[in-house]
Amino acid sequence: MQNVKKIDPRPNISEDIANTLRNMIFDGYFSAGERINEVHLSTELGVSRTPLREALTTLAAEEALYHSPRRGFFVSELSREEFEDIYPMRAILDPAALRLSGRPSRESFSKLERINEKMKGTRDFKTRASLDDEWHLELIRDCNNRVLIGQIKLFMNRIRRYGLAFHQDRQVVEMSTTEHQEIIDALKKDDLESACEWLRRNLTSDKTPILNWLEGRKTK
Amino acid sequence: MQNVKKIDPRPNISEDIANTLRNMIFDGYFSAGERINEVHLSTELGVSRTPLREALTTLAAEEALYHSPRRGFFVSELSREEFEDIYPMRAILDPAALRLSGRPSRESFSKLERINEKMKGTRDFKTRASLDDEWHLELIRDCNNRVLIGQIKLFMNRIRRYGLAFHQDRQVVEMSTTEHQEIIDALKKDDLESACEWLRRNLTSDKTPILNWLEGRKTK
DNA sequence: TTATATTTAACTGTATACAGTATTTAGTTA
DNA sequence: TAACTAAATACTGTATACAGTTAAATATAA
Repeated sequence: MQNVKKIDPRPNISEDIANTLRNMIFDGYFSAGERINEVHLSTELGVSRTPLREALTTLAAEEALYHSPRRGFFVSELSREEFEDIYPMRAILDPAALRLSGRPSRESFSKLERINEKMKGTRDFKTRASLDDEWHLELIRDCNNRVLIGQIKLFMNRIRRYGLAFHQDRQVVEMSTTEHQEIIDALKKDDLESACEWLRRNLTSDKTPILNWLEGRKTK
Repeated sequence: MQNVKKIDPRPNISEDIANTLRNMIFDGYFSAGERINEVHLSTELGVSRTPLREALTTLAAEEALYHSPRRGFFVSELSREEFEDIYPMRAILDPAALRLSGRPSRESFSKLERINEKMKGTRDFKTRASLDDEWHLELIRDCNNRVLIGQIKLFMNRIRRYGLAFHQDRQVVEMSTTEHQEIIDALKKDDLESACEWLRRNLTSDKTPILNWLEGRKTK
């Protein structure tokens, strides 16, 4: 038998703080473009600058922050340019994952319908958005490519910031629960390709309103 | 006019070191699974541990390294599992980028053929591999989605480690210059879809030999 | 000798100090 | 007042110190 080292799951401060910061950013705790003061933030979080900086470095690698030498870390701006780049990514990645997953299991089907029902009855944007994420991850549960799933999760986060900022200004728009149902129906008929097509459509439907909002937001 | 801050392009040690390390890893300077000794490496590179650790954190976010709390940083192993996950990514991403690019310009066409010719005459694996990367980036030059291009570059690097390790053991295998030509020909006929199909095929053709090699390498 | 316990050394994780660089504030001139 | 300059302050980048943990070496028992 191979001598597999037991790995210690205890995280360390750097990684803890990275998770904390990630949530703070995606939940809109910082405003876009904001400069991060390392001294203030470190005392606020009760840690020294070293692990904080390592966390900031991690977040910069994920492009949630950017780094300007000798000026520090900044929260990434929400821009039309970035949005137009990251938004189509899921329409590329998710259908590929669905193709690898194939038809969901019986349990997955009922779970998908349960989540979709819950979405219909939810008005709060944040919970609605996480239900949407949950639904999409359930849809591709059988995809065994962990890297692909990881990428999808990454772009879920990056795109959420836009949805959040948008829905703070505007009213909640009807999120595509009917499209979800179309995907489920197609899969039940074993029609993977039209399921992929509906999925692609579902992942592009939000684009226009947010794009318009980004355009009309030159007031800043 | 908006007050656009001139950005200072001078990098800092952390970022310098990150680039250095990235090249060291992708070029096979470290062996897979190797543990990184921060003290030794920092003196070797002539910097203190702090910027080195920030660089290591960056590389860990890119999954070139992994981090085990209180044990340190390790060079990621080459595993069949990871290979099977990352290898298909380019077959997903590249055709999507080609669809966004559309038909290449006249200059691109000649550049593509020039690079491909050069590839045919090159026996050294490393230069051949970078010519291949160059060719593929030229193919999708008109894709205006920078994020998508960035992802492709990321996976180029991650996959290269496998190709390199493989070609150190085995003989150089004929790289798919004929497939490249098929792609060019299809595009000249304005047949984007079959170009995408050839591209997908090109990006899956190397898989089997490397996979076999990974399988048969249980000697370790 | 092999296996287990104990001590020692090495290494990582975090805090802190310090130097050099931006940024802000106050002061000066038109 | 507005524009410009100079001094003061704040902040980042890097080095270093130290504590706690892991890994290695040595000693002890089977």
